[in-house]
Amino acid sequence: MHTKTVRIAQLSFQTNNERMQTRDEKKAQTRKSLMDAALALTGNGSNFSSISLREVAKNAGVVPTSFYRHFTDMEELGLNIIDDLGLMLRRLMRTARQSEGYFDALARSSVEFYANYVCANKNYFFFMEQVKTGGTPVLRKAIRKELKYFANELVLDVRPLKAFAEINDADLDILCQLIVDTVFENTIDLLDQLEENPDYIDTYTEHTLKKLRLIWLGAMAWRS
Amino acid sequence: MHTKTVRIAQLSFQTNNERMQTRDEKKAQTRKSLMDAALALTGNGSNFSSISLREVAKNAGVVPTSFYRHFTDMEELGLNIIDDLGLMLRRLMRTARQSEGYFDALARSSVEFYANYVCANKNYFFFMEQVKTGGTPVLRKAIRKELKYFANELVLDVRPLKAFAEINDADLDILCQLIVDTVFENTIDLLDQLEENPDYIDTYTEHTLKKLRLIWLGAMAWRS
DNA sequence: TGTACATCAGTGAACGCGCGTTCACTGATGTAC
DNA sequence: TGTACATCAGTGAACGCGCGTTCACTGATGTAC
Repeated sequence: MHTKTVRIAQLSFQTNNERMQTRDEKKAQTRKSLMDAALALTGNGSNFSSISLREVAKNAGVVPTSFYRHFTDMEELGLNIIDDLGLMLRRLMRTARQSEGYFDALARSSVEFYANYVCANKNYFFFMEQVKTGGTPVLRKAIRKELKYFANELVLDVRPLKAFAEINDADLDILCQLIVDTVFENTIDLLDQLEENPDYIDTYTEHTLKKLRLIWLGAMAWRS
Repeated sequence: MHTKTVRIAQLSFQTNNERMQTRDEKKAQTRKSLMDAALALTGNGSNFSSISLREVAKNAGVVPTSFYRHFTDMEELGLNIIDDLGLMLRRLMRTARQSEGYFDALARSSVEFYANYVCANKNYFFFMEQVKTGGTPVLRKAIRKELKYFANELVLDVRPLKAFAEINDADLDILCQLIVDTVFENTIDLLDQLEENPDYIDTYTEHTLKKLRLIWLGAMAWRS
């Protein structure tokens, strides 16, 4: 009865952004709350593999049994976070691709963009770093599949460049894997250091750029 | 009474390798059992941060309360494992240093040696990979300190080489960090893949060598 | 060497707690007529 | 449009279990004389 009143009120004031939701929308929202709660706990220093279903439910503002309406267990929730992460990374890459310029300008703008993106989505990247080597085998494999996808896209971008004419396909794969690994490798440092020293983002950017430049120079000298 | 009999028996047959132990030796042995139990659980697919003190004690063949005679909690046990790991890595490096030859021969023998060492000490490296990004902040920091030490030693080895004459000290630090990261980065892949495909050690070695060669070529072209 | 006492690694019972999971339920939302 | 029924996201009580930690203890090892 009370809810019905609210509904009518909100329909008449459509500017109100807490507008009526369908059952499906509400469900999707709870699901998101659960995933966000898990990410928040992970980003707050807990380890994903030792977070309890009950903690997640509590932080999502929902009773523990509700969890099962959305996921069979924490691993499935983790896999869904990884799916989201994959989408984010693809969007990230698409944006970076629109940049233009030679190596230095291109690399700098990409790394800066990445570093800012990491800072804006800390929890996701804490989760990723943690699960990449510390999750269950299933989760580890899922994360690495995403990174592999990332590396493969990079291959496509980089294959046509004259600088890499002397590198065969297999070696180019390895090169791109090295580049992706190098960028992701120190992300956990960035996240850790940032807590106490906000300027670390610049150090991270400069160090990463030097590493990429080094790899780039190596690639130009490479003969498969 | 029974124990005393055993003692006399063992003193008379000194070839028996279960010879009498002092209280301190016994304590040290239990301590090692606890650390080994934690490592075994970690290497067996569990996450260090979700292993319970009781599990560790059980696997060490000791009552849970005994744990406290050796460590205040699991984090302290973890720090002690990291200390051991540090010793191992230093010993590993000392051996690798005795090798001779130019880049290709030197790098190959070092990487092969490392890969074999990893296979022979799987549990330690599973632990390291897991804790490096997934442990508590204290444990993460401890692991990274060890890797930093490793990189610093590498700087000392590499500084005198003519190939690096054009690289300043700060850049050489970054270079060595990149090398160390690259070698450790894919160790978790090696460990994971090895379970089902024992030949993966060769793939790992070849890929890592190509990456190092790439970095090497880059370093030779580098001008600080 | 033998005795009497101190030390302390390991024991086992007990505690309160949060865990994952089950179950029958409620009541708002959705659907058919 | 209004009514009657179906669906199903979220509830709340209950369960048995393993957890970390406390405590008083045991008895072999170590030490002083």
